[in-house]
Amino acid sequence: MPELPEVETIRRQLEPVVQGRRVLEADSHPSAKFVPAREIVGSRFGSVGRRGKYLLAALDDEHELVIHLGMTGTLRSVERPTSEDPYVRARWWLDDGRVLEMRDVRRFGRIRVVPAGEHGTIPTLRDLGPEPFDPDFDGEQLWRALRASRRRVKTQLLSQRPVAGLGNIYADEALWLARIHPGARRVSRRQASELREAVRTVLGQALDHGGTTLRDYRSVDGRQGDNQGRLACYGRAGLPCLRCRTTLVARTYEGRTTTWCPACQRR
DNA sequence: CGGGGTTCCTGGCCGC
DNA sequence: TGCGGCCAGGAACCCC
Repeated sequence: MPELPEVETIRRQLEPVVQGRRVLEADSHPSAKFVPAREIVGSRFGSVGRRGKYLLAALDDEHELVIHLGMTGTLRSVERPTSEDPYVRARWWLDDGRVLEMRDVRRFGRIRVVPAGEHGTIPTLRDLGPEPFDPDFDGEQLWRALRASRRRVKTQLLSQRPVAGLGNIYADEALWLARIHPGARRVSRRQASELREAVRTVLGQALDHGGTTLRDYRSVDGRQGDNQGRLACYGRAGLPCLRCRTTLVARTYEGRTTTWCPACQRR
């Protein structure tokens, strides 16, 4: 899915498209995941924010539109609806004549409208960890958060609780950079500190390059990301580690393929 | 409650 | 060419 760098790239492009625009009409796929898109007819968009992988668009200072893009979701602004595209799941007609479309092949994305700031009914958003670039996010905080559970560090990162915004790609990248075994069930203060640095480095680099496009990801302007050629670990099982040349290995943890270097990421 | 398995979807790719 | 099986960037939900 779009992870933090991809969602942030989308946010930056989306805000100037919708801010100040009133929604004249809306339509959606009949699934309950998308039907709330229809609730915002008549509302005017304010600023567009982001928490973790969630887009939060203010509406008339009273509500907010919460969009999660799931695995394959994208947003785009078009001159007129693209009727030939069967994967458009929601569509908003704006008062400047443009149409905002959410496309999502697998339909793992979700749309909700909630009173401003009230995220309690969205489980992962309610329990979301700190933003990785928040000045308050430090190694000590991450160490404490990881210590609170005995689950594998990889699994914990995907839960969004210790820190917001990592998915399978950047979790593997950050653990590789910090030299931490993804299956570890506890990490030291020092490791947590290195992981905090690695998370920022990996996400910052991806953001600088417009995100990672493996297949579906596009930003609002339709462009692919440019970070896929810079991945050091994710998807490289069987290839040499870029630090020590040992062959990277992969296995499944809690249903997610995980890649790491058996030499420089020891338990 | 924390943890783990299941479920929601479609498409691409591989092997037979 | 056709088809079955497997895999894919996520998280909500249900049950123990």
